Amino acid sequence: MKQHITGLIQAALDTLVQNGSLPKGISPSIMVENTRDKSHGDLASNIAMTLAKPARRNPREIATLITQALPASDILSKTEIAGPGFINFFITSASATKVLEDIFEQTTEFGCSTELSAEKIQVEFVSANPTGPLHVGHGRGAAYGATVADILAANGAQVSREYYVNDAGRQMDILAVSVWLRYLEQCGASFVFPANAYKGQYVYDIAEQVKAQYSDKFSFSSEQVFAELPLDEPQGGDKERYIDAVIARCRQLLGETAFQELFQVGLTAIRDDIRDDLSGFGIDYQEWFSERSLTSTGDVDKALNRLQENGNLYEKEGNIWFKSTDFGDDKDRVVKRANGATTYFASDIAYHMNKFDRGFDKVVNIWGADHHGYITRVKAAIQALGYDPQRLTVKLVQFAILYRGSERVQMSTRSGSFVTLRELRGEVGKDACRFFYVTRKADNHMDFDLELAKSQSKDNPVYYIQYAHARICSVLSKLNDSEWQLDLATGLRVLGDSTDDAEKALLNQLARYPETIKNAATNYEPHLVANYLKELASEFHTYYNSNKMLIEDAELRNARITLSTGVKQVLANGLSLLGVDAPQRM
RNA sequence: GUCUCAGUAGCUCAGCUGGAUAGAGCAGCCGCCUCCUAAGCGGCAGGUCGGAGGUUCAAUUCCUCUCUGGGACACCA
Repeated sequence: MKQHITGLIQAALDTLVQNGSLPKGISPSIMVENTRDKSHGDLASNIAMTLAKPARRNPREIATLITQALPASDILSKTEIAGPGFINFFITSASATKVLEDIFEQTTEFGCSTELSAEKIQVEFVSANPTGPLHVGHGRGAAYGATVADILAANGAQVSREYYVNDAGRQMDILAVSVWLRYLEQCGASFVFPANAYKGQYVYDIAEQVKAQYSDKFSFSSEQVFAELPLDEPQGGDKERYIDAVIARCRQLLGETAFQELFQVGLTAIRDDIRDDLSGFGIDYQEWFSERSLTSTGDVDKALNRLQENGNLYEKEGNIWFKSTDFGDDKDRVVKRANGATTYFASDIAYHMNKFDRGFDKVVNIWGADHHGYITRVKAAIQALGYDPQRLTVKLVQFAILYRGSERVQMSTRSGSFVTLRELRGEVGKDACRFFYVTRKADNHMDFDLELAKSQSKDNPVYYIQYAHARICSVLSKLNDSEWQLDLATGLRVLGDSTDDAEKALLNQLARYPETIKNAATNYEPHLVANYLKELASEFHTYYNSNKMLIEDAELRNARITLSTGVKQVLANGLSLLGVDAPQRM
């Protein structure tokens, strides 16, 4: 529709330039937008005002010239010049129903585009350390990332969803040791649990599993385990130093092979739990990428070598540094420490090299806002490796702060005092969670009020939208039980002659769905879809309340139900993109 | 210190990517179920879009400065 009118305006401009009414060489970008106020028609263009200056003429004069030069079109009922020089376009009712034909023809595909069909895009999200179950803070990144991925796919992109498993590093060692100590307790040992170890219930569960699977294989006496260790924090020592000493002791007693075995049990248990959890949240990945694999495949070395060859590395005080300041970073970054260990950042560099080498045109990272400072250095590394940093898009997600009523819920993974995503789903339900998380822009702060999300009231927008869908289903089911049948052709014809404001508003809103999906994709803003659905539901509820559907008058009946059927389809399509169910009844 | 997000109705937030008279929900008040789901609808009331400049025919929207508040980061994974 917009494109059609843009084309008409372009044709008019060409004519006017040819006959000398407008100067040559003007090449304005033609903007056609939806009007906010329907007395201004359906669509409007500001073209005359943008031309006023280069053409050195009064905008209303230009508007008049353009409307006169506009080629004939059977979708326009009239045009008007209004305000400072807007050209308002009024669409004929008959062509407004075209959107319904599209909906019925494309059904679940309606709103999808092929805009991005040439692109292979990877979306990496959540990627929480596998040291414990996901908590509500991860939920937002999960919902956001999944929805972004689905919206990109809806626009034709070939999307791969990926979870980067941080299975290397000290945090994982701490997990392994935490499991080991709980296991020792089950073997009968008694001791004070380290301040810095993981204390959650899940650690007991994994320990039990280890005990069942390996019996006494990893068992040692408390004396062997705790002999000559530094003091833990509660005893006046340092908790970091203490836990490191416990890790070292664990490795020493078990030997590296057994330690890895134990480590793997913990990692696998938690990774599988996370996978299962996300799947229950409606999110499935194509790839679970192991950080450790980067070392074993040699990608880390390969990446560092490449930087070395490109002259981006140097040595200082025994450490190897990446000269990221050459690419706009505040300071250079260590990639390899004096003891030979590569840093987390080195893995990140290798990981991104690996991503591009896998052939993705675009890579989208959904990160927690605390990773904010990494963007510059990662982009720097990408550029140094010889890739275009523009191909990486990083979207930051602010943490959601959880409230129970007015009380803030404190969370810490280490202390085990957190609300897990699984608990949240159990309490609030998948649909409300998924919707709630994406109603606000990702980089905005969000308070997640449990009570509100749980409440089955109109405070809760997800029910409002689902209810609109359920209402339509209910009408259709009643229709199905009646002697009447839906006649779409009649419905479309009658709607084409309609002058009803609510009907026109609904048709207009339906027509806006495809561009909403497109905007949501290009800006990575799923909240646009959520807002759109709220508006559509609102307009439908208004319509429903003032127009009875199942009536004797066949013309009106078919018109109303035809329109409602279209609304139902679009509600279902939109909700599906957000990972929310569209229930038949509520 | 650096970065980042926000400031719009009493509260929570939209504002369609610069347009015409700034919108919802909640809270308050008044109405609507002999009728397909009242988890709904209509109405009333409520505003110096934090402030000051700038760009523009046009600024809540873009730029600069400033005030207030939230958050993150500072050779660590």
